[in-house]
Amino acid sequence: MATQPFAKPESNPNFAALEQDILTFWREHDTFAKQVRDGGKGEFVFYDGPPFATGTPHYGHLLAGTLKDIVPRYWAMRGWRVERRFGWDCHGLPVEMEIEKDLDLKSPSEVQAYGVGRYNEACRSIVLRYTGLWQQVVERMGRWVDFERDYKTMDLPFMESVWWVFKSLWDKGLLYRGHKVMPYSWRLGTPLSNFEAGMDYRTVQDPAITIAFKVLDDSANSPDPLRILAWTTTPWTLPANMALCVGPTMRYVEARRTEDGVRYLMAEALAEKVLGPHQVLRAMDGAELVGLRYQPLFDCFADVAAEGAYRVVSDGYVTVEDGTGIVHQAPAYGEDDHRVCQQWKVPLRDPVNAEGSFTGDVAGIAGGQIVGLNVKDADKFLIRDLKERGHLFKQATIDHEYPFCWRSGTPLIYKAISTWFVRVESTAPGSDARPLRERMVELNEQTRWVPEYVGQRRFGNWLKDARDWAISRNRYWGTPLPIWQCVGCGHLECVGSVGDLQDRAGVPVTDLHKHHVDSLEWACQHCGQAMQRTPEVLDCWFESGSMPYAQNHYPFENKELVERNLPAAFIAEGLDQTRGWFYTLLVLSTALFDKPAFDNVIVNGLILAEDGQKMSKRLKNYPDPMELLGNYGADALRAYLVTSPAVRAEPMRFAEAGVREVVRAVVLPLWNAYSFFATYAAADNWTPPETPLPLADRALLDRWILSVAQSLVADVNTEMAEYRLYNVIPRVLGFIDDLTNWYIRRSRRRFWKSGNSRDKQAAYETLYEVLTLFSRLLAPILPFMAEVLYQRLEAGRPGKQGSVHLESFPQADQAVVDSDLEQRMSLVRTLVKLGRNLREQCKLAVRQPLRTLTVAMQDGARDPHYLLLQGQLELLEILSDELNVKRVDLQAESASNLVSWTAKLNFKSAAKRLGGQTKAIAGEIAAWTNAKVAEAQAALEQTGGVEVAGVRLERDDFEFRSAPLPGLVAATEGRATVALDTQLDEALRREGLVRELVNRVQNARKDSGLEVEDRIALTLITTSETLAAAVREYANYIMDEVLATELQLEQDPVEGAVDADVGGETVAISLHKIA
RNA sequence: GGGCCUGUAGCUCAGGUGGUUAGAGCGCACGCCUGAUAAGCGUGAGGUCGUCAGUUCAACUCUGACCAGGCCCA
Repeated sequence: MATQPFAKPESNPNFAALEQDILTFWREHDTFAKQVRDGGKGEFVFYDGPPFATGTPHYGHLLAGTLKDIVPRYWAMRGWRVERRFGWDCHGLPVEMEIEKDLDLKSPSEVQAYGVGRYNEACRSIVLRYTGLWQQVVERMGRWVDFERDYKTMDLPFMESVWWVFKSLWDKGLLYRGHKVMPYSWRLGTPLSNFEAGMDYRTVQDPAITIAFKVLDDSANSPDPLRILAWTTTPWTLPANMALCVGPTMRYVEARRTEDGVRYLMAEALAEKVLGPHQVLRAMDGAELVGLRYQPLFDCFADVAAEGAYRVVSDGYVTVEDGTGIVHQAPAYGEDDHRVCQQWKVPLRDPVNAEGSFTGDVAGIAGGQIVGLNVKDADKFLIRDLKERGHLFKQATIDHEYPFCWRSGTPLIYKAISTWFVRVESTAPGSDARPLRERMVELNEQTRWVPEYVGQRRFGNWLKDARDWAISRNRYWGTPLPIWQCVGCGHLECVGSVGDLQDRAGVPVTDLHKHHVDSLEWACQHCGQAMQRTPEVLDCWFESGSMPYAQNHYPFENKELVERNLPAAFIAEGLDQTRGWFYTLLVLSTALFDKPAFDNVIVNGLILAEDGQKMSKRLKNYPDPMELLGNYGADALRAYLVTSPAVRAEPMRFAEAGVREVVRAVVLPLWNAYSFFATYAAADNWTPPETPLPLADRALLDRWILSVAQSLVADVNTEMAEYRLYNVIPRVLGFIDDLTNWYIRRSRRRFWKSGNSRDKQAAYETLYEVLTLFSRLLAPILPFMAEVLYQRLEAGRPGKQGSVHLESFPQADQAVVDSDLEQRMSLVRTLVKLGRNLREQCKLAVRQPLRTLTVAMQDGARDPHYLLLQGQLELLEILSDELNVKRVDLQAESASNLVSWTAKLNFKSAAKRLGGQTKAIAGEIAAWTNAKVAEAQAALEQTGGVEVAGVRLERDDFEFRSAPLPGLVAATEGRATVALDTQLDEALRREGLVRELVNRVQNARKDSGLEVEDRIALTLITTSETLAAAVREYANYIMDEVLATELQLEQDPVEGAVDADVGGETVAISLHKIA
């Protein structure tokens, strides 16, 4: 086993196909299950937020799915047990809307006629329509998640737990029934969601009338009562008027209007516009008007005056944008009205029935004409009536945007609907507990949000003024509210489990959906009449918020497990869940257990199409996910997504080119690195030894890449543990560059060498160790590539697991980290870059050897960089080899005569002291000549200070910069200057020619299809005496380089020889393989 | 209307506590190299740091207003 050689890698890898093989491998070996089973350190709890399965997955899901995969994979490799169960959100409006389209049902009455049972079963049948497709895409992404032990919000155990959650809130007094003003379609006879209400806005003309309310006070019976002016575009809401609202800090006036001599009360800012010429009698703040009573416009609800109606209240929402600055309040028909009236304890009356027509309550108005009339049709009768009775101050019309029912095309109205709430902002009457939201704010502080601002600002602000949570919906396909009410005395009972319901109803219960439980009744314990179920179902957000308990059928099963695992260690969802799942999880966990629901959360932003628009199936402005996966592979897509701004909750534009770029920058170089290793390892029959060479026996380059690798391990662990996944790929990119463009490139010759030297062994071992380490490091993010590497490099060898995902995540070995070496190497690479630039500038090919490279380091021998290279022979050797120079001359810059100096004021250190003089002094210093700079440096050296414009400056107040003197082939970067000696002699020229020649022979080898390790017989044919002399001089070198066992030099043409140009001389190359 | 986020090169984005030469990748142009070959490397051009005002010796950075885009809520 240990000696099993490496296979030669294929030359044309198809990454998507490799990934498919890995998927098969994982499936056959049950690798995911093994990873979960192996977690011995304890539970790392992950909750999966359930998606609606109506529709196919898009890139937003894939991004969240990638995050939900990477983090659990990481902690699993760190030894934790990470269960990952997929969840499906089955109930709710999207499903109902789809089924209503299928069945052509347009209203609740049509649903009733069709039959709630058939309707709900139809919903049940389509919920799982797309789950197969979802599973396919999720698995293709490489996401490990359990679809077999998934949870569905429509399953009986799940729904029973939801009932338990509901009952627990009930028992804690956190539930109450109230009203919520909602968009309402009278045509459909149903409230709509805000989402639906936004679907059809039209510009329409509506009446806009100003009404005068007579104030009830001492002068009420006088012939000249004060009149309060209010403005409305919905006259039909006036019979339900219960109050008038002013802005507490706004200015109001009582004014006598010139035109009719009547006294009016209204906002000061609008008086001119509304009243025309007038005389102000007095002015006051809105707050002073609060409590002022007025005579109702109609007497249909005269009784409510005793309950607090018909008076002035105040609220900050009032503006002077239009109207009179005094707002008519109909709490049954306006959300603000409802809120304000509730606050001021003003009662609510609603004389409009489910069809949108007036009830008998208004029989006394306009001679009974409007009873049974649609509210919009009643407007004109009401206006006429008000006019006749002297209440109409002004009649006009307004063109504005108004919502319409997207299904029936009739105008929507806003109407108070009976609704169940969870108390969030306050506590139950008589309770001494603290309001839920105060506690939620505290608990949220225990959560790590990535990015941080989402939790602190966005979510934190939302929590601070969270409102009571409306949890009932007047729909059919959902978990029914477990509340039964007596038709006689109104007594309410809350049911908390299936058994509970069976006991009361006396029949077996196997399904909790509406059509199964609505018919169940029992006798009221107080009056004996029938207890009937309240018709609403629960908001599906209530169900997803219950998921931590319901997915395990808590508390009916798994009681201990669920309680032990609260809160979750990690969740990840989109920014749009701030008010969604993040919130509902926290509300319920706070209410039930006084704990946060999750410790760490990554929030991702919205994914847009490349054109910045929303992704749209209709516009086809984005590539199909499955097709993209087939072209580039899941690893590339994962890495692209996880590096994008979307991982910091910012919007991201999805570009296919970005995925391609990841293939180019990450996947291919990694493959090439592996391929390089495996090619030579296969040729050499190299296998990893049982005992690795000690570090001290490895080359400097080996120790360097191993150090860099360990530094990377430390970095990656830090970032992963802090949930900053977006920082990982950029570091990996840096490492790939180090590995391929420096370590491997510099090491190539070590692998070519024939024989089995210790150095070659060190190279093999080092590259092997780096690749295997790297595959573990990448495993959570690029699970496929990591597995490919592992299977080819490690699987089946002693002490190895069956999969990279069953190995431990690497922890940095600080003993291998040599940061001095890393710094030195980085400096050498900078110098190499400078040297190359110089060669390019003077058109000297790298193959042409040069005599000397001079390296000058700033500040001479005191410079830490200078010290870094001093005496580092192996590093200087690399430098001379890279730049093809015979000698590297390391100097202190001050002694080098290569550069001139300029000085600059160090603003950071000096400016605070200098204040206003800063600019003048900086200008003077900048103008210093080279000589003057040297003088100042000398002074600093000797006395520690120098005088400039009468101010003493110290060493830290200066920055000295050097630049190469003109006329030299030299360049400077940072604190280093390099200069090339470009003088050539014949010997150097000959050597350059030989280098060119070797290159041509190598090309010829490759062109004739030889393998890397093939030996050749080489014949060179040239008439050039210069070239012939060079070949004779360097014969051994040439043979060594091109693996030639024979070398002949001819003058006469040979058949099959290939012509080549070498430094202007012509040569023909003939070679053949030696068997 | 409110809360939050974003605005820096043609594109996608970096730029602790303010410090005087604003960076990277891609794209583009030019060049190099090629036994890592669906490659690789280098150089160059390209920026009124959204606008305006303020604080300061000094603002991409801090403050305010405004403009534009986004998410959520109303």
